[in-house]
Amino acid sequence: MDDRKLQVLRAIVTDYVSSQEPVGSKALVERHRLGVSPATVRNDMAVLEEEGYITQPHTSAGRIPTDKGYRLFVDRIAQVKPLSVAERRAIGTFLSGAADLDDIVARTVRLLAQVTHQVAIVQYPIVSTEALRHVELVVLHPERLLVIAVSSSGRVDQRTVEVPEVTEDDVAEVKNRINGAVVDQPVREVAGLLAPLLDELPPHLTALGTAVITGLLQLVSTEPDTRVVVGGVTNLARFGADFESTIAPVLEALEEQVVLLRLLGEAAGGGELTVRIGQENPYEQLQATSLIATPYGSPDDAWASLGIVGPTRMDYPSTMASVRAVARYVSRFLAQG
Amino acid sequence: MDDRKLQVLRAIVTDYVSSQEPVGSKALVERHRLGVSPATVRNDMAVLEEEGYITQPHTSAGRIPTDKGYRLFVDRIAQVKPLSVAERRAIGTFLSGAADLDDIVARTVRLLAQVTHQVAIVQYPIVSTEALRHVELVVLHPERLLVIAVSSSGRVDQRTVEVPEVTEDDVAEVKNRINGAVVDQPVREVAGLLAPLLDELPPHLTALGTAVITGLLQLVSTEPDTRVVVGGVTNLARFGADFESTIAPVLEALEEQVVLLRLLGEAAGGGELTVRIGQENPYEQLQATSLIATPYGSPDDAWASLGIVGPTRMDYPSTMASVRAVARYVSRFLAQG
DNA sequence: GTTGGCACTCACAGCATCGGAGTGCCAGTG
DNA sequence: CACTGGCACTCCGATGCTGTGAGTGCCAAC
Repeated sequence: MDDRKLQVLRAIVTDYVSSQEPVGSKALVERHRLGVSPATVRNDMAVLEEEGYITQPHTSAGRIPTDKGYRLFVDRIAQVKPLSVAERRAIGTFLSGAADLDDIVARTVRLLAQVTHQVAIVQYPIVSTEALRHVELVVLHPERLLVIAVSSSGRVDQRTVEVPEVTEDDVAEVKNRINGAVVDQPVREVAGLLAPLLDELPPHLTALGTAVITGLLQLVSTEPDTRVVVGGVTNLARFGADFESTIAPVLEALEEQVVLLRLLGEAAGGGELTVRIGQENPYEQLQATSLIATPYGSPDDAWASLGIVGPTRMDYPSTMASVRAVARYVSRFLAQG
Repeated sequence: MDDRKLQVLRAIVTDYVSSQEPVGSKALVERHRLGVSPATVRNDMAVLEEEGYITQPHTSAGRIPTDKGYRLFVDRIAQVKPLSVAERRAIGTFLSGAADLDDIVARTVRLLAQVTHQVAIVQYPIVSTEALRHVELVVLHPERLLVIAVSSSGRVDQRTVEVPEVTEDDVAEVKNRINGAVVDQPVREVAGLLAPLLDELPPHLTALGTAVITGLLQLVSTEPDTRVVVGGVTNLARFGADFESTIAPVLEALEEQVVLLRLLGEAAGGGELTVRIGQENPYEQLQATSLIATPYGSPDDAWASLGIVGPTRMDYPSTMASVRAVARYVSRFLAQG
């Protein structure tokens, strides 16, 4: 690929992103000091179009980048744009003072949306090295028990289970047996440790024990945190296009936790900042959008993914820089606390 | 107010709501068997317009209702439209199988959005008769403690506190003292019960006890549940109008938990189903929308508000019926336990 | 390979036209 | 006195036409 053609493509992308209008050869030469005449640029454009990187909305209009064009732009051309001082400061102060995990996640979403001016998506961190710190049983009604699992990261999960009528003593004993077996054991091994426990229970406790342990298993075996938080939906306004066909499906997708999770998971699975442009996206509803996602945290501690969704025509260099910066900052913050 | 004029207003509202287009005298007579001629209707319309109930977008166009017109319609004319069988069935089965409170709320939002085809807002129930069932302390790090409060409704609140380095025994003792004092006491009285406890602590426990009790107090004194859940944002598509000026501000408002809470609170404060039409709404961003809100649950148990936000031009009778039906159903479900 | 020139295309804005839905008013009627 | 039919009037919105200009593709020349 000719070096100048890359320059041309880059110029087209940046101009189109900032103006939202097809860009022609003349305007391009004027704004970018390419050192060649419009006619030459036209020839390059013809080639770029033939190869599928750009297209014209209609004959005798300027060119706009295709998804493939953006892809090449992102892969080969975009130099990282450093963040502005204001952005750095915003990121640097946004999390200080965050109390618990909920708070951190909530703040991160706001921060990300604010810095990128896009829709922000943040997944709750998964703590892989988590150990079970304590199991508590609380009697709510005579026949209903609350099972609470506290993990070393401070996370608390709860769940009610129906049980046969029981005495406080029975409950206390079951609780002690369970705690004795699993306290300070890694969460992922808890299942294996609980199974043998069932067999050791004295007869009068089997019913209760089975119910509690089943509940506890569900508590620890459900994928740790399959929650995502979305923010900055207002930024969809930047789409500009008509609501019905463009924005409605996106809103729909944003309400589907499952979709978002898979999206983040697939995109950030590689362990690196990833960009999914337009039709590269596996979900129909999001094929007019691009996704920038990245993992954050550290794999041997707390980690998950975060990212943004925006129109294909977005400022990739600076948005990518912002997403990366936020991810790094949150990672550092998590490591400290 | 003339009886026939009310009929005319009612006809205008219903026709406009279903067609989204200004309605003229002729079409009105044809569709509604008023038993009078278009000319007569025109006279009535002129009066209605003078009194501010309807208006014309431009000379020589049909009439559309004003906010004041909708108000009168809602207050005096709308007969409750019974729900369809399908709707009844949807409502009747939607909650069965809900596990915990989170689940109930999440399902209710979806149900409400689906039945009304509007944006649904549900506030978490506030349990006023709640008693503190159990307090648990879990050591996370040597200098960090997790305080967990379990209430009789099954709600679990947690919070970390920083403490001087402590022994397991100290923690256990503090825990026992606290539990001894507050277990099964109404949440609202816990603050009073904890204060004297502080003075009775032996010297070596004061530092720890103070930290824990302070944390616990914050846990139980923060307004019980100031959370709201929003769903069905896709239904904003029904607005039809241009995005920038109409929908963007609404989306913004929907992201502000505080705004939503006040909105629901103010509207449903009267204890009845309440309708806020267009400019009756205290929030600028929502003045192109109407709000239908109602309390649910029962005041001496768990209660809160829920409602929907939609375009001013909505089908008030059936939407009101749906909101009321969902509220009643959720109330019943909560009462059962 | 690059350039200037030139004919060609086509969206878009502006303008005029026209039909029709809807109104307000008025005189007539039971 | 309330209602009605008739009529002139208004004005939005659809339709069609035109001119303009940005932009292209191609070609011959450097």
